[in-house]
Amino acid sequence: MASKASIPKGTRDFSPAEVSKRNYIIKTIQENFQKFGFQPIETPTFENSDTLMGKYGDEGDRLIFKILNSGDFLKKVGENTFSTKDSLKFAPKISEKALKYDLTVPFARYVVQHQNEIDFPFKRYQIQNVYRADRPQKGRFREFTQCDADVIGSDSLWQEVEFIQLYDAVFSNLKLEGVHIKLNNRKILSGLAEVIGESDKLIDFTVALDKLDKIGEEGVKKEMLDKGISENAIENIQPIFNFKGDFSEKITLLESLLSNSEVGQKGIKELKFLQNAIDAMPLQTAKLDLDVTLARGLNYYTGAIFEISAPENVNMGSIGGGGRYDDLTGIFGLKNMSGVGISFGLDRIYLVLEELDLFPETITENTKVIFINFGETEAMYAMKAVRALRAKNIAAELYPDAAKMKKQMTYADKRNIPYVVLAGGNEMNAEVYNLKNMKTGEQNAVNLEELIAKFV
RNA sequence: GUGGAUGUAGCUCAGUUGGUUAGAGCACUGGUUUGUGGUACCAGGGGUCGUGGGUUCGAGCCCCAUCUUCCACCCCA
Repeated sequence: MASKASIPKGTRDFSPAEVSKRNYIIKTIQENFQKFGFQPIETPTFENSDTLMGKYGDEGDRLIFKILNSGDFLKKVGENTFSTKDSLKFAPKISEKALKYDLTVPFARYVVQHQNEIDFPFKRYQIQNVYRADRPQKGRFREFTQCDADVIGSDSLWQEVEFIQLYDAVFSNLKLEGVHIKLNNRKILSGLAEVIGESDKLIDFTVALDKLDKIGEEGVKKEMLDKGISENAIENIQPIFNFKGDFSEKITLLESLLSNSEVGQKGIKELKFLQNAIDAMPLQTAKLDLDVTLARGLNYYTGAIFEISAPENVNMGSIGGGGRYDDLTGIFGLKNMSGVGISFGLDRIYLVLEELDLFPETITENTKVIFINFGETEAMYAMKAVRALRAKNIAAELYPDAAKMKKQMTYADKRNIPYVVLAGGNEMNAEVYNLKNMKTGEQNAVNLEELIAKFV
C-alpha cells in the first residue's frame, strides 16, 4: 500500500529556487574560506557512537540521533539489560553508530586520526549537514547545514583576528548589514566567578548570566540564587548588569572588576589585542561588541567566544558562533593542540536574507535562452544553434515537444528564461533566428554568429 | 523532555448556536487568439474537511487519542 508522501519532522525538501539561493550563500562562504587559506575536508554523515557521546554534555547526548544496528541485534542483548528497561544502558547495546551532531568533534577525531599526514597549523573548512533530535522551531531543524572553519595547532591570537575579519567579509559580500559579532572570553567568565568566590559554580553562573537579555536582571539573579550562588557574590558583580558603553569603556570596567584575578587579567589582555587589531583594520559592515553575558560552548571553549547575531530588525537568534578550544583533541588522545574556529548557520542566514529580501534577483536564472519547437525539421535547425551556444558555455535548451506556442511561451516565462528564439520555416530559409527579449518584448532576426555574440 | 496553539482544494484562507449537494482568491487545464508569454474575458477539473475512534436522527463544527506544523521553555546554528 502506498503511504502518504511525507518527510520526517524537522527536515525539508528544497525546490530549485531554494537550492539556488542556498548555493549562493554557500558559494559566498566557500570563496571567503578559500581566500583566507582554509582547505576543505569532509567527514562521514555518521560516526561511531563513542566518538560523539559524552562530548556535548547530557543535553547533547539526548539530542544525538542513534542508528539501530543491523542484523538480529536483540540476540546480543543480555537478559539483564533487557529486563531492567533502562534506555541508557540498553541503547549502546543495540546502537553503535550515530549521526553527526556538529562538525567540530568529528574534525577533532579527524585531526587525531590523521595527525601524521597533517601539516600544522591545519586550517580546514567543512560544509556539511548535521543532525539533532531536537524539537523543531523557527530557524531550528533536525537536519541542517553548518559551515565551519577551524585552525588547529596554533595559539596565536592573529587567528581570532582573522576569524572576525572572515565573518565581516562574508556578511559584507552577502549585503547583510547590521550584523553584530559578539565577543567574549572564557577567561573573563572564569575571572568573574573567581572574584566572587564561586569558581566551582562557573557553569551555573555563566548559563544564568547568558539569559540576561531574555529574562532580565531580576530573572538572572533569581536563577543564580536558585543555583546556590550567594547574595553577597551577586552584589559584587552588580556592575556587569549595567554593562554599557563602547568596547574600551567596557574593558576599563572589567579591569577594575577583575583586578584581583590573574585569569581575568589574561582574558582582558586577549580582548585588548583583538580590539587593537580591529581598530587598526576596521571592519566593513559588521559591528564588534564585547558581551560578557555570552556563554556558549562552555563544554570546550577556553579562550575567545564568538556569537553572531542577526540584524536587530529580524527575529532570529544567532546565525553563527565559535571560539577557542585549547584541548579539543585531548579527548581523542592528542595533547597540546590549541584550536579556534567559527561556524556559519546556513539555514538561519537563509531565513534572514529571505526576510530582508536580500537575494539577488538573477539568482534563479539558469537557462539563458530557450528555442521554440515548431516540428522535427525546425527542431533540428534549433538544436544546431543550441549546441553552438552550449559550446560557448551558454545555457541553452530546446523545448522538447512541438507543443502549442502559447504553452511553450508560458513555460519560458515561468522558468524565468530571459530570451526565447523563434525559428520556423521562414527563418530557416533566411538562415536567421528570431530572438525575443522576454522582459521588453523586443524581437529581431539575427544570424547564428550574432546570436552567440548576444550572450558572450 | 515540558507547556500552549494549529490542521478545510496544489497554495492562502472563509465556512453562522451541529442541519440538504463544503465555498472564495491565486494556481492549473481548455477556449476567445492554429507563429508570440507575462494584462483581460469565458468555461472546466480538483476536497472521504490531517488520521483513527466516540457522542448525535444528523459532525468541517462537540469529545478522546494520534500525527503534522507553529510558538515558548530546556538547549542550540
